Amino acid sequence: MIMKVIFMGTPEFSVPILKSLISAHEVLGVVTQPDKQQGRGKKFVPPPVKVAAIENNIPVFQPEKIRNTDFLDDVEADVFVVAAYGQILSEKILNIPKLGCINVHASILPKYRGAAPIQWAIINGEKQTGVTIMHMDKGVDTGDMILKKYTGIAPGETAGSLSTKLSLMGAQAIIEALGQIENGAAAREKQDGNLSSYAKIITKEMALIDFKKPGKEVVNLVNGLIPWPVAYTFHNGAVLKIWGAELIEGYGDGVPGEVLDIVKNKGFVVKAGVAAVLITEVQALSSKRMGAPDYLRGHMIGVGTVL
RNA sequence: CGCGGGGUGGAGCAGCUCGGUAGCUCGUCGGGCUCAUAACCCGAAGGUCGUAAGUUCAAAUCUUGCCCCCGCAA
Repeated sequence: MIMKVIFMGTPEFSVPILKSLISAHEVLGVVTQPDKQQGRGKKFVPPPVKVAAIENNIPVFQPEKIRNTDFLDDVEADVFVVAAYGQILSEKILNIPKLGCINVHASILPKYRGAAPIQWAIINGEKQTGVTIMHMDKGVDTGDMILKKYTGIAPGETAGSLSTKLSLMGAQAIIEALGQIENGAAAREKQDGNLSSYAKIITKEMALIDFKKPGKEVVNLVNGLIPWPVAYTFHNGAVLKIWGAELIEGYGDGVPGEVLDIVKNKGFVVKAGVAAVLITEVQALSSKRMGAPDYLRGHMIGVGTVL
């Protein structure tokens, strides 16, 4: 049977989930963050979810502070589905839909509650992650769980690629979960608070690479911060963003940050606290991202250079 | 009018402040060396210096408009 749903979401991650709901149920309206000024020129840009909603002729609501609004009070929705909306829902709102509010979260709860579960799973070197469909309650990502879908984190997986993957998984999972709720087969598993962890929001400050850390951690940081904010270091006093790095063994001693070798057509090797890191793709100031070999041609990094 | 950086042979850069022969690393092509090589040696081709106009005896370089790219900030 078709449910009436209100969807709340904002970034690209939310879009496949919205589309999935549109094709399987009746989406009465979409709630998303207000358009924000961004980019050069400070132009107002609509969030991806808004664009998708408009394409499908679905009404869009963009309250500045959803907790101060009452436009949802009389909505005839069976359920609210939330996926990376970006605002915390008040208890009042949580109680509006008959079947409650269901959240699509990009981690296997209770691990990685919070704003940046995808990035942190990679930064921490997790081997596996997934999505959790859950009932929402007052807490942040603390509600009872309905179902989980697991996936592995392959070496070289970035936050961007993993987000896409989890988003698609979430799009399927939410339909599955709604189906279970409808026929009364949905699980309702409490979260074990003792096993929980919190994935705090990502900032640019944490993007500065510390080469004294083990190479493995450096690589995880690089991958976890793609496509934003992107890990960086300094070369000749200028920021050098690192878009690609892999762990590489077999190199000897050196100062952390020192270039140990130039690998033809691959990049350059930088000494880390443990082992070393092969930098394969970079982006200099005012420049596009490019393969490390290209960067080397014009910037003359040599063995012994210290980043 | 948010701040700033940049567009130079196929790639990545220098040259611009103090106008006057187009430079570097790599790639490409030809030849050589080598058991061999993405190594090395010799040689060659390839550029309307983003675009339009202005100043000038002379503009990659100075001035202005336009196009495109990037970072910060959000």
